[in-house]
Amino acid sequence: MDKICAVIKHAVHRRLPPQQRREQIISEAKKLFAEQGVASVTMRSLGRRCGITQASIYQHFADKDAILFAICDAYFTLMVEEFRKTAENEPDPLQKLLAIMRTYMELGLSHPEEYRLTFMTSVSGIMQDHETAGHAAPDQAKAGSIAFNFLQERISGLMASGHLRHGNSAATAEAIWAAGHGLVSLLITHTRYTWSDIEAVKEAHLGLILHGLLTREAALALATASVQNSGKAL
Amino acid sequence: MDKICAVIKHAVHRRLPPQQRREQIISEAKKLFAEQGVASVTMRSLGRRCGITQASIYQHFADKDAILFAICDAYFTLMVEEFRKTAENEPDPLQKLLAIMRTYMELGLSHPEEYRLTFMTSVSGIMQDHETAGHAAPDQAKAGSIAFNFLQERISGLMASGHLRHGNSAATAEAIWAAGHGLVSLLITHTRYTWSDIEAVKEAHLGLILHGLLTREAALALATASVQNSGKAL
DNA sequence: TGTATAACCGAACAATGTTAATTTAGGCAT
DNA sequence: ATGCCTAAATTAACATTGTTCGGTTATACA
Repeated sequence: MDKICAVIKHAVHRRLPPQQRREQIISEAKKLFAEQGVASVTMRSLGRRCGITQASIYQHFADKDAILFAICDAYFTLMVEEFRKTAENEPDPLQKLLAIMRTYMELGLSHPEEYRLTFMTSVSGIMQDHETAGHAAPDQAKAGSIAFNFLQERISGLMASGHLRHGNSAATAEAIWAAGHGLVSLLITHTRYTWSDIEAVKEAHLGLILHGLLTREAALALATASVQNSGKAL
Repeated sequence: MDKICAVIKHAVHRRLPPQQRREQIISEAKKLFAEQGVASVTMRSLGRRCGITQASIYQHFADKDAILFAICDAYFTLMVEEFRKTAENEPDPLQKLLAIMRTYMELGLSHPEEYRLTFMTSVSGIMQDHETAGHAAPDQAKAGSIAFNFLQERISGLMASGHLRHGNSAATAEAIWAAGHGLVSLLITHTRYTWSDIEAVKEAHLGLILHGLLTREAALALATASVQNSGKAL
């Protein structure tokens, strides 16, 4: 009995090494955000969840924004990781682009709060060179740029091979990103809006992007191919 | 001298009829949002700007959200109005759709804070039936729906006339909206991100949407027409 | 000119992010 | 084991936020 109490007390007042506590805070913050939304998560509630006081958090993070930033960073690396996986599993370059777009959307829709944080609020400068003065590791420093370059490379490749209409590949990549982002952000924000049918909208959206990019020949080829395959045409 | 002081004092302590003060608060709030961003505008600063105390605001608005809501409402009606105007000025149905999309984007980019408020945050239920219990006038009640229906009507019309690929017109309208929204919201949020060239991205985006919608025949017709006209092809 | 309505103010409330001074857990040398 | 010393965590406060309540007083109207 004494032992148990000792253990419990020990567990409650346990001091953690900084890195471990840091990860715990981020992890709990993610969960709380998903449960209650970013706005209503306070330093106090976050501290309580971690078994420490709100003031203790400031030993691990400069301020609240630093926590948000760390979460964005984690989301970016997760996204790049998922991109890599889907790219590996899909040999056809055109289908690969579509698959990546799907991954982008699915990931965003399944991590709404993190997505909102990363792409819908301007948490310092995540998208560019991370001017955090050596605060973050250099390999994660341009996570946003890495993810975006990944997209742009596919596109310039597809342009070169004649699948896509010619044009400024950077601008096109940004336009595609914007299109995908649009649907995700709308679905996330206006949850209660009566969408006609989410799956239908998603497919309509992908179809819009795809046909917006293809050359006439590629579109024709794709149409005949998809009819032969499954009849499920985009 | 006495007179002047009296006038000034009178001006400072002037009481306004409710509706007038209400409009003043909304107007000043819009300006402050544009200057400092929504987050850092407090009830106190807003009150100061209007020449009254923060407490007085609560006689005109239930809470801060009510002010935000009113601004969203105003933005919606402005948007519908702009839609009407551009629709009038453009006879060709296809060009009309493009023009409307352009208006949507331009308006959003020139009213970033109001746009962010209206489409990027979930301020109660703006998009649906305004469950504000008779708090707003009935003709403004479904401003969001009105704007959206406006878009959907053009699209189903263009589908019927064979300009656009067939499909669920509601889902397509939502997809288009999402695509347009994507660019606006990204440009608004990531101001400091080094875009390749904003005008190029905008045109690439409109081109993406357009070609994503058109039937092959319509695309061909448009291509030849635009070459004959100005050479400025989308 | 007097009166009553309601627009406005002053002062306070609880909750938020943040900081400083203090306490104390827990690894390390002895 | 024992004692020390670093630093993780706490306690107590700060300023600022949105919001409320009871009293003041401008101002329209009789």
